[in-house]
Amino acid sequence: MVIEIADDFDLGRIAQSGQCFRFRGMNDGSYRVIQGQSCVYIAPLGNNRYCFECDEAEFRETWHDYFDLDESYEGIRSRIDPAEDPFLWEAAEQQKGIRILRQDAWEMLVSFIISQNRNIPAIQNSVELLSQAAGVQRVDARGCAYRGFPTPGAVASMGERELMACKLGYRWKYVRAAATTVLEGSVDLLALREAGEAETMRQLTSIHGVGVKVANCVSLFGLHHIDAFPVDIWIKRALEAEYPDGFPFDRYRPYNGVFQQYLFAYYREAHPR
DNA sequence: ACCCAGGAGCTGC
DNA sequence: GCAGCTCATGGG
Repeated sequence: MVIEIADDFDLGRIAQSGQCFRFRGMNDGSYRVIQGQSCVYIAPLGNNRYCFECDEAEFRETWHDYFDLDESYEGIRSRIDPAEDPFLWEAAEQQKGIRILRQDAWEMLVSFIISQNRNIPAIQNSVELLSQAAGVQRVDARGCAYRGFPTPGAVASMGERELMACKLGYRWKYVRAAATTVLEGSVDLLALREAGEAETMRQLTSIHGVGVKVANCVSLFGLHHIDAFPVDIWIKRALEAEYPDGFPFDRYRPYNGVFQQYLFAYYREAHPR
């Protein structure tokens, strides 16, 4: 079905933003997006129009929410004063089109445990290998097979050898610990959507292999706590270089997470490695 | 052969 | 409490 999206929406920028690991650009200019057990192809048509290859019910129930289409990112960007914060203004101006996706919390927990001390292509590879190894096979709208993201039960039942085959390295223990913790119910990810930030951090960091940074990523991308501000190596560098007196978190509450994404993408693009 | 990556746990002080 | 070390492995 064809949808018009008047607000910021750039599939290429979202795909490279480092918040999702199962976007794939197709030869025909469309994107295949897999999230949880769902898959959709999206083709930009120009003039803010997009073809979502699914019916209206699936768009309404899954993808509208996933892309956070009720939020105005243009409105959020307008909170930046170019005179007061020229660096953030430039970052947002160049990276506009990024949105904070409403992704599955369990998938984010595993994806960001896998992310530690690795670059984005390597993370994408491991997430795909894990899905191929333990996800349920399904068929997409184009008749192609894909794998949904594996459930906590499926991951918990994987052995060391199977997990290592997904190129998780030493993180394989962390991934299994997370699966066990969620399966036992010691941490209720759904309940955390309504929890405060302190309680969310306390519970997430209680999982073996989850520190402050990964917990913030789960909070931002999996629980849609959009004030969460993950500090990885790139954000650390950007803040040290551009905000010697500290980033003005109070000024940007409750949208710090959105601005973090602009900074991350902008700084990484400006300092390629 | 390097050096780095959307880090975290462990150890020793 | 905090600096320093270690952990696997792909990408550049």
